[in-house]
Amino acid sequence: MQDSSTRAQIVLAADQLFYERGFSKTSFADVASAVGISRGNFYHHFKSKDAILQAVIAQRCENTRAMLAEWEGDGSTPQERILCYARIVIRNRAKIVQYGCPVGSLTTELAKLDHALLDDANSIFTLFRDWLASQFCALGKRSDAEHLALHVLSWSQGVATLASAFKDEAFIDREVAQFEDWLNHVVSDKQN
Amino acid sequence: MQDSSTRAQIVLAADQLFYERGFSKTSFADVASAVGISRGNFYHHFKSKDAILQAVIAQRCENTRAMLAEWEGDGSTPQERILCYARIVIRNRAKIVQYGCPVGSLTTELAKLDHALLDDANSIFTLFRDWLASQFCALGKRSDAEHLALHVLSWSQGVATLASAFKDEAFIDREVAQFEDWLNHVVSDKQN
DNA sequence: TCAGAATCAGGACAGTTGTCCTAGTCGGGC
DNA sequence: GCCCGACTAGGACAACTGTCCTGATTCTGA
Repeated sequence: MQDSSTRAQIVLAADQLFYERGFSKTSFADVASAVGISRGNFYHHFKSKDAILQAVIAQRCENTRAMLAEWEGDGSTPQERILCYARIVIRNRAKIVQYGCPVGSLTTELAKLDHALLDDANSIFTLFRDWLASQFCALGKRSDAEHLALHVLSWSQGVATLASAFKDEAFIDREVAQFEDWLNHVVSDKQN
Repeated sequence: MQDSSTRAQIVLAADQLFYERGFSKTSFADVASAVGISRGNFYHHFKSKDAILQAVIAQRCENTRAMLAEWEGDGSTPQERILCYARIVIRNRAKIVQYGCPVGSLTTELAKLDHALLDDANSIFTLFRDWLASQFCALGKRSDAEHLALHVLSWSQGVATLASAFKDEAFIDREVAQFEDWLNHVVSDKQN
């Protein structure tokens, strides 16, 4: 990995700008000036704007995988591990209120334009979904583990969208507290 | 309302395109060719792109108000009226899977850019929120009617985001069914 | 009938976009 | 010392952006 300097810097800056301004509103000039290199020089590292997006998504996948692996050790029970997911919404409160969810807002933007990389962007969702489903499986909810996982994902997306629209951090806290109750209820539900 | 022909056509076409492609990805040329008039001719009707957005938002507010008024007569109980809200998600399934929620995706886009019209766009959310809150009030949930209303809004945004990302209409149906259960539970909960 | 307003087409404008090219610098292996 | 590849700056490019202007056409009311 000898491209640690410039290439990695480009991906890092693009990642941040794609999140804060959206993909289509971020120009090469923006990324270039953020990194401190000339605009035309990009094409030595990436052959197109889509190539940068692809690299950004790949890195986000990598980070997500690492985070999930870390959570695997953090909580002693599946329930606690699921709560790790709910709590990133709190940890990233400030940014979410400003820019929404990085995963959700990107997929929404790409979905609107039938972008070829929508599936790539979705793979981050899929990582979370599968991890959550495996936790629900471990809780004995084998038959609807995937439905529960999607429900949790959906919950977080709603919270991010509303919190960002109304600039309301307290709403996030309330919803996370409610989520913990819901999870307790699901866990103690002996049916299935 | 003498601008029924051209001006209304512009607003209608812009409304649709803003939804399907996003605000910043929709150009004057796109709207112009959709309406069938020349690009430069726009400035006789709207003095800027933001002015069109403002008109689009105003019309969406108007439509929302009319829809809420209609629902007021549709259901005989507050619970049934709240279900009207949940069911537009089903009715608009196909479009939601393609383009997400028209309200949520617009506010997300505007929030990312600190756009001056974010508050205007939010007012559509506010219309729904206040209407839902009044229904929860009528159900005797006076003290947390607004929290419940925001929760319902949040729920719908999550469903739209996930359904659009995964192109999954069945997910919408499942979530709406679960929503009905949740609402039943809330209504029969005698506390408060 | 005719003046004035409303509406329109077409193009000019300055700026920005993604893309591509050329020329130059630098460092490490021969 | 020399050369080749990695890297970079700077700018050219065509296309497109939102904005604005000039004329021409159409409609309206007196």
